[in-house]
Amino acid sequence: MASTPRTRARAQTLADITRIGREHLAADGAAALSLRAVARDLGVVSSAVYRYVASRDELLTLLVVDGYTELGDTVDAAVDAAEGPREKFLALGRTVRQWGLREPARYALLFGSPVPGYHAPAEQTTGPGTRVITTLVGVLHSAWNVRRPEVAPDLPGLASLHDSFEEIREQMEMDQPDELIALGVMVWASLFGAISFDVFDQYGATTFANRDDLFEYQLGLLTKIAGLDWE
Amino acid sequence: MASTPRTRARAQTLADITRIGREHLAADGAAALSLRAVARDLGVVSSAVYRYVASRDELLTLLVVDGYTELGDTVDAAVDAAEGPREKFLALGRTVRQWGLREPARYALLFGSPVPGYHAPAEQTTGPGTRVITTLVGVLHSAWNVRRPEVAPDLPGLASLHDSFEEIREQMEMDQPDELIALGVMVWASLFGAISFDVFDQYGATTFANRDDLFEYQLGLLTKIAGLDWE
DNA sequence: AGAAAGCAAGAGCAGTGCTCTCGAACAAGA
DNA sequence: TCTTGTTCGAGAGCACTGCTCTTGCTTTCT
Repeated sequence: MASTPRTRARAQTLADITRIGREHLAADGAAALSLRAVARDLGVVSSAVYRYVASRDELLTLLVVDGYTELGDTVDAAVDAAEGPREKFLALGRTVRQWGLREPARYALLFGSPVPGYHAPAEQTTGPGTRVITTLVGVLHSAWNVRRPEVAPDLPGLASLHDSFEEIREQMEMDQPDELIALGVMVWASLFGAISFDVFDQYGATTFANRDDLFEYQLGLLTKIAGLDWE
Repeated sequence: MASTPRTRARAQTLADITRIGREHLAADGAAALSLRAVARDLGVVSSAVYRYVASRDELLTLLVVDGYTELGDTVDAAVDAAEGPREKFLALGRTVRQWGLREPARYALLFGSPVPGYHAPAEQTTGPGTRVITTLVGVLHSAWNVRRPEVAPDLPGLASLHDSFEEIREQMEMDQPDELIALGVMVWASLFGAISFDVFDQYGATTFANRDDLFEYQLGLLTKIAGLDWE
């Protein structure tokens, strides 16, 4: 039923809109994304775009999912290609950072401050949005199966989060223990903190001559924290 | 020369504009900040505001400096009130997080994705913008004077950053060793990563029932990393 | 062939940043 | 005191935004 000429043309136009939107996003950032400009590039009047996309927010959602998916694919490919938990973790970190530096506007859309007035619909974005953390926890888990590090198990706050971890396990069909999920979330947050500071130029422009080295140092420290520094 | 009625009135109007801007920022976010709306609240036509503020970007810069200053003051007060390096560190982390949760839009302006088309002038913002990391490194340093933790000194990337650290020491008139500054930067990035995920709702809305506990766990882990867990 | 649906175009509304000109108010000098 | 120079608010205007509605053409289905 889906393949009449009409619906094929429609899908094609939608893909064009997403592509042009991605280009404008990369060039000018999320808040400057304009449906009228997209329409101009598409060679069509602005109101025509509303036949395909209900609103500017819907286009943003399209681009959010598009970004999460591409990042997830890129990270998974790099992690799969690496050997051993430690190398897989390093590959994950470096890949996320490189993607962010290559696509700062899309990175900002996914991990930066929310676009004002726009709230990503959870049912469409949480799936693609949790791919990296899922992969990360998977890497940590595989390392624990080889050798379990001594991460302080009695840190404050952990016990009362047990119910939340239980729910995460159900929802993601994982079986990792509380400490590992908590550690994964912490490493995840730290990693993205370091990458965001880098991508968003939060360090002064000239503060660090070589940010690659700074990131490698940070990755090294995170490797220790994650208990992956024994290979 | 500065205190004629004319200049006093001018300074008062500028303060009003900043105050109203802060209110709009808190209500609608940075990208939605409108000079026309500020003018309306001020009871004046839009063009009149341009007598005081050259552009929307200049107003943003005013608000950036305003935010950094308030955050810096709040953090310093909390750190001063705490006893001992470990407590001072915990106070710093908790205060930043609480400020961010209380003022999400201002937090986003300072630490989120950059506003498109707007570049903060470094000469006005780096001073107030480095107060928290400076305080943080100071806390770590005072701890080292009591008991120096064994942080891996031979992590990759550290050596080649020596020149950058040298420059930071000169610029900030500090005398901390390389490892300490590097550790401070990493802890800083991790802390803000965790807080940003929280403030920006990057964890799903329902994923963690008690985010206070999650943050306390993260703070506990950071305390370990920073070598402050011996008191 | 005729009805129904899909689609692009254009006008229009309300909002934005920003520029320009104009007239009123005010300050200090002759 | 009168004049000159500056400051300021108001208003019109330009080019842009998101979004809606109507109009008329074209394609598809019956």
